[in-house]
Amino acid sequence: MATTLDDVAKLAGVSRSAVSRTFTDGASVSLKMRRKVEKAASELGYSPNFLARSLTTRRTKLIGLVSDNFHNPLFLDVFDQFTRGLQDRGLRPLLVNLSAETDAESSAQMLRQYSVDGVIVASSTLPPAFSKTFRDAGVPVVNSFGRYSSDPDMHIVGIDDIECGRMAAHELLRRGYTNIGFLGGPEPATSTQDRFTGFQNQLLRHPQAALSYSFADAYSFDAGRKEMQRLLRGATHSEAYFCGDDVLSIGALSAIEEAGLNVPSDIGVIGVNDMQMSGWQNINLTTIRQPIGQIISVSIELMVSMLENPHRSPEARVCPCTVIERGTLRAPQEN
Amino acid sequence: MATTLDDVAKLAGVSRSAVSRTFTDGASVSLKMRRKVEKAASELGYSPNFLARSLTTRRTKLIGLVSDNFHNPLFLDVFDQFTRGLQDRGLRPLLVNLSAETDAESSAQMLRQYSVDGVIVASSTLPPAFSKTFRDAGVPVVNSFGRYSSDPDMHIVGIDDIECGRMAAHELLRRGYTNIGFLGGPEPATSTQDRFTGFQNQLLRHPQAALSYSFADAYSFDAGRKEMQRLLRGATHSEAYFCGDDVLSIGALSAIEEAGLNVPSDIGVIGVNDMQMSGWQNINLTTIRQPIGQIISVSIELMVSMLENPHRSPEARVCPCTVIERGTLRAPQEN
DNA sequence: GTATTTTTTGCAACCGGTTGCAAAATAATT
DNA sequence: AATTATTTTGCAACCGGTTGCAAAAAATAC
Repeated sequence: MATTLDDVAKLAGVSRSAVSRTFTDGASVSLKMRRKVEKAASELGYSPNFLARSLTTRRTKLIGLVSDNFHNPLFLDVFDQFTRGLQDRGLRPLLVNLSAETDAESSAQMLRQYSVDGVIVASSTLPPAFSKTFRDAGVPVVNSFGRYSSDPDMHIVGIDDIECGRMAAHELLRRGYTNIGFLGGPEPATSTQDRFTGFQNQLLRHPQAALSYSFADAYSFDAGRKEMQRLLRGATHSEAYFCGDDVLSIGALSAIEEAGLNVPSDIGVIGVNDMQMSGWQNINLTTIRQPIGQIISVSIELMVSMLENPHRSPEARVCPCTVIERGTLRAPQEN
Repeated sequence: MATTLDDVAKLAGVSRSAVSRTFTDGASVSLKMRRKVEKAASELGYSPNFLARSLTTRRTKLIGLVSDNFHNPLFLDVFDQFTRGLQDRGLRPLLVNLSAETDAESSAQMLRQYSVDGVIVASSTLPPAFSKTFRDAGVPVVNSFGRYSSDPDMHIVGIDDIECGRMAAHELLRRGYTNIGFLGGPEPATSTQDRFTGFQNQLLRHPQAALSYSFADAYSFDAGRKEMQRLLRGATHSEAYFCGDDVLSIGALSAIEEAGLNVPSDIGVIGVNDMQMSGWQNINLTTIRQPIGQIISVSIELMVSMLENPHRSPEARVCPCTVIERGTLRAPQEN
């Protein structure tokens, strides 16, 4: 069906190598030859078959883009930016959805069968063992949104969750809250734990502050709402909550509103992520921005550099968070 | 690096064909042979290279998944379901983000260079010319979320936008609204036009109803908000609006709230799509559900059938919408 | 136990490209 | 103009598989 290199060679009356060379940058072809080949090629509408090419070059330009996070609105942005960034560099994302049912091991094997040049794991919840499968198979891997480590065994790009917890605590203290709650994401997630650690540490320096904590069982609206409803039913609730992420926060806000309480005068809320809709005026959530644009561009940069030098030693890059002040915390106390 | 068929053949002391056959279903191999090969293979951790295989089988199991809609929260679900559905059938989505900057023509060529078995175009806004490129190249294509046609020139799966407009009008009339507004999506989009047509037709049957209309310039929160703000600044606004989609509706709701008006007592709103967050209790949007689960499973089904029979003649499948009653329209008038 | 049919196996060509190497063609030097 | 250096070109082998065909082996029939 499709026209091949042979067809072009025949039509142009030159060797197969000649046409191959005109389509390979950096190959030695005279101008005259190139002209001849290009004419024949365009006449036949030829363009080289990447997969056949990959067989000898050992480069497919395919990058596995693996995630298990297809429910958090933040990730639509993540996919948008990853796909654009990869495309801009001539790389092609092979998307893998690692939902609960799909077996991680077999997905990993699949990616190897497709000879991907590298794998980007975009998830804060996937076990490190998954990423290691690739590293062990000699496939470059970078774990975006992963947990920082001072001695990483693969590339990791993300935020410092401990610092993030500290920032949240600092922000709440600065505004004079003393009775403070931590409404975390799923308890086993390392991000939850680290944020809690940082949050707690910071509060401990201010003995006047009282901390209570609990965890939602997913990063979802419903989980945040349910947990906040539970808290509000209790005898006393805190003055302000640091929530595991924005979507959790929005769920919590909905419960608070429904209970007839006002934000921020009755209860304050601060989230993490700063996804698009957190800035919508009817949500207007104060939050800690995770710089996803930066995380993604650094991830891609690392990936590209590994493609050139596969044995580059692993790095952990942390990207700085910033507080985005909107309307769900009261103004700092004058004192 | 990776072990090849030759390595296995050598270790097992058999021919290359033998090991190829044990990894091809339906090939003729004796049990004894299969055992021998499998032993050697697992010893070496061998699994066949899909891309090399595709060279002779002419099947890559790669499916181009093209979209230009990386900003509508609805599409996170769309990607989730497409990737899962394709994976379940052993197909691999090669994701293409057709943002404004990227050239459609070159993306199409790229997909052909990767020898995708088929292309799914998930967009209501991409020009038909794009999809036709593939059809003309003999690549199976299905256009999901595309415009219905009684004589389609490629597979199309979507909703009947005219009917959708009618449903919205019917729903508003049923609730006794007489002064009615259409706050459409981008005017040039066919979906906008069709919905408007249906909406208008239905209203024309009820002479007591007055229709005014305008268009937002994108399917986005900001566009919906801005347009509603403009409408509210005007001398008179309608009693109820049919908005282009849910995210537009939410923007409109935010403007209404901010103007100190109440929904649904002062103004009613009905959207289209029924994305996850439309059901969140703090949004609680009455809307017309687009059955994306069904659209996607039908799309995949059609794709799979085309892979078996590439010359299957094009079909347009329409999936039924349903009204989801929540809190942004007043109750039907008793009369 | 031999003849016949059926199944299993290996050979070799092929899928659509790339690339090292040597020969041919050009260009530069004297 | 002859010699040398450089660039361009084609040949042929290779990348990692599959598959038609004929020979070999096993199963079945007589």
